[in-house]
Amino acid sequence: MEASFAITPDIAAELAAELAAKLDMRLDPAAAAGEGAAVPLPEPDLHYLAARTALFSPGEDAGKVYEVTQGVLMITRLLPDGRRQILDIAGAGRVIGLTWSDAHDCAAIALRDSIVRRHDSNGSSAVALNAARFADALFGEVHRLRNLATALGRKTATERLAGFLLDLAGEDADPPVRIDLPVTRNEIADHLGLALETVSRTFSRLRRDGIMRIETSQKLTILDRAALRRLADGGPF
Amino acid sequence: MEASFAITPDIAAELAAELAAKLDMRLDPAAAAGEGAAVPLPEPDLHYLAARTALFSPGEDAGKVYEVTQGVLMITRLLPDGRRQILDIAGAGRVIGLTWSDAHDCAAIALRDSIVRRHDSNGSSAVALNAARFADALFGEVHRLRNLATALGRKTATERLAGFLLDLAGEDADPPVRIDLPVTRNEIADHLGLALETVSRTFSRLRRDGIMRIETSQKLTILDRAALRRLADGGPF
DNA sequence: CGGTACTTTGACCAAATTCAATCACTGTGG
DNA sequence: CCACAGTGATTGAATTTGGTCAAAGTACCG
Repeated sequence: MEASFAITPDIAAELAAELAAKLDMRLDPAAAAGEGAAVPLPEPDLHYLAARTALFSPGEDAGKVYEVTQGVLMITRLLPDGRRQILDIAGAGRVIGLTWSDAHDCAAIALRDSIVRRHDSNGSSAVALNAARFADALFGEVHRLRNLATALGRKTATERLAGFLLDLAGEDADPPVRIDLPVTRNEIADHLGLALETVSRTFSRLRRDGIMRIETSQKLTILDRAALRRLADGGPF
Repeated sequence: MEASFAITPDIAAELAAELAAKLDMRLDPAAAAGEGAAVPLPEPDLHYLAARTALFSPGEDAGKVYEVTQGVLMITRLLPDGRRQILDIAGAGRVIGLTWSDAHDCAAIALRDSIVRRHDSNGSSAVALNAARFADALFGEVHRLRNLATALGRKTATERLAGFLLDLAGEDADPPVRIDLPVTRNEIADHLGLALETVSRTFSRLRRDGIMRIETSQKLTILDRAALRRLADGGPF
């Protein structure tokens, strides 16, 4: 998609300056205080995360952006009394850690052993990454959160789970589609705003109805995608 | 916030090009097909919206960005069977209409007579606006949607309503704080993922408990903000 | 006034949660 | 190799929160 811009070079420069300032502030407040001169360009460094360890936690300085290279992370909010909302499940290719304020308002926790590529503010790679993916990552975030909020606010347990499974399956080949769940029943529950028992029961019904096969609790197969789609869209159970 | 950038001019230019392309695509697909030359700079035009009329609807071309100048709009998702999730309520100063794909995935509907400033893609004002507010608007959107999803997924009816009212009240002066609701009970319900009767009942209890005064159904006063805060945070009813 | 749209309240109902066992799978140590 | 924790999943029963249905009540507007 090579568009010719209806934006003058002057305006583009101005835009660049403002956005660069913004990105810079976002990415490394410290650097913003430094000189305006060019700096060395450290390569982005890879971080290895063991399953169930945190990449960042709420309150921590939101200075870095991460690109998931391998594995899966979840983005969670924790209420003071322990209730948890899993806001996102981010697999390879996803960019996470973008936050408005100076401090994270969420935790990012590896669901499996994972590798993330950390992009510091003062490397060219950060700029390249951000120019290429900054907007996409944010727009994607908004889009997914809108879907999630709609599901949480207005869909039944069955619709939520069916939709979740279809999302995981992607638009892949026809059934049978194999899914390797990166999450426990408890985590699905905390993502879909349900009790884990409800999730379990719903899985059981999907199995009884011949819509899914459940090899182990994490290894699933969609046998009847059309039926699952119907359930996700509010069809009768 | 005049930051000196740790980004070379070269990189900034590259960043500018990529982001300009992105913004341009986003803002006016038509213009993207035109020449790269400078274009006249039309001032942003104001649009007057009567209450209950739509600014844009799902599926429509997402070519423009709007800044709310006066009034209030709601951003809604509609499910095929009529269920509705109100994702956002945007008052003066807010920027809306930013969307990922080419088409809107939401509707924007005026709750009151409103005025929005439309920013076309090919005006300098659009660039200025976007450079200045683009990121903020998106980050704000993400932040609010995370809060909403957490509320919808993990909070009780009372917590949701109390939180909603506190949001509307802002961090203003001490009680009594007056609130002029821009929404009906039905709309509050569709925002908080509840039945309208549940909203009404919850209001009634807040009134009985001396936490709020309800002059008319839209004119409210918070009498005991601390108590409301406690309820919003999951305290006992 | 009379009508329409919105709100409140009550009685009942149902989806989902909670409580409580039981089961299945895994890894560990005897 | 098997017993036995330990963790997570499933299932059942009782409960609850919030939803649905129905009937007034109230405000607003021509």
